[in-house]
Amino acid sequence: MTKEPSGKRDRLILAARELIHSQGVERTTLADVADASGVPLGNVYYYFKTKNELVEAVVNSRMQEMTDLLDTLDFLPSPVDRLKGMIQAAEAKVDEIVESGCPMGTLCTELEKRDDGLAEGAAALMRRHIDWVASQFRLMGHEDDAAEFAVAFVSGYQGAAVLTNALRDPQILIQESRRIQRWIDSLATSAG
Amino acid sequence: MTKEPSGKRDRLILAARELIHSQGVERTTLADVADASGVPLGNVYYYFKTKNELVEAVVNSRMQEMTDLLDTLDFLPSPVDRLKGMIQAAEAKVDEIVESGCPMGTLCTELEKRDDGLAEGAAALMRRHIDWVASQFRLMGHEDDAAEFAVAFVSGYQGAAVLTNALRDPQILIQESRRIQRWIDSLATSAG
DNA sequence: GTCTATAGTTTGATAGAC
DNA sequence: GTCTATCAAACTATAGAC
Repeated sequence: MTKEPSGKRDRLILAARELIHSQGVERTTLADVADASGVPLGNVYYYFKTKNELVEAVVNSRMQEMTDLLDTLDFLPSPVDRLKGMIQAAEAKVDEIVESGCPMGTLCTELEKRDDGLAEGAAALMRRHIDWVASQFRLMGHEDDAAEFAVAFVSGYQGAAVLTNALRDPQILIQESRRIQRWIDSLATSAG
Repeated sequence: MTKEPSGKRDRLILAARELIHSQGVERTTLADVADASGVPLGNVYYYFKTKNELVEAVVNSRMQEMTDLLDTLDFLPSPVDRLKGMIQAAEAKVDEIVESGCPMGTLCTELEKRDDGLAEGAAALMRRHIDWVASQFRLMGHEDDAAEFAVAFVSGYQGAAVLTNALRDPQILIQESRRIQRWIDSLATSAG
């Protein structure tokens, strides 16, 4: 039993993920995380030396989540299916987005307003997303426009998430999701 | 001299606007605002009973800024010019957006993660923006699609702002700005 | 490894002199 | 109306028993 027999570290990260998404990094206290995960406050510091280290672990956890999603989508037969699957995955989480926005987008936005280096990890998350989308457009034959299309795709989703959250209206995400899917379809027929 | 002979209230709001945009509401302390505006900390409470009241004043100030922008754009000759002018106004503030994102968007995102009623004022700001854009699309003859187009327009800008800030890349905003302007042009030729 | 108690800061807010 | 001094609460982080 020299290393993590009880999974407390994972529980702390899981609780921090959710609390940070719903309340933001700044308003989430270590006492909140300790309570939510059933770990005494003092014990948190055995797993994470500082609050920032816990936040960093949450960013890494979001990166893992992204990796898992991309791995799943990669099983779909065509790039069109995969891009649509990406949007549909977001659409499946409307309620969460209405309540607290995109976990990745709001995390980036919040961390960018801080001095410490935490924003870079969050930016890497966004870059990873965009790069994967670009690779799908390349597979569709849009070699030259792949990078630009990828930014438009992710940007479209992020903007929809901001508005969906700000106006607390799930229809916004659904509407934009369909708009983006129609666009993907139109790019499929007019391949490069 | 019974009411505001020195403009301190305005200076406090102005300093708070900038600090909240660059650092976020949570990390901006009243001491920060007091310092930046040259007002002693204790005196801040003469003008604003609580920190939230100051934040509310900042939201109102952003609403006024939006009103001023819309009033200016309303002088342009056509709805196409006005919509393009709106995007170009954003493009003119790229540096600010690279550094800290859209003042309105990030404010909405941050306030939505709080319990107090401050998010509603920020949402009203976003709604005002969308409504004005929708009215322009209506003037272009797109009666039926105005609401949907307006959401796509504002969503496109907000998403671009999120990515521009997260990746610290001004080209993203510029590229998306042009994409949106081309779209406006295409809607002008195919009017309803 | 786990947990309680508490130290040390920061910060929102107030008291009260001028 | 203005400003200094300070309180009280919240929170990160540590000390040290078990």
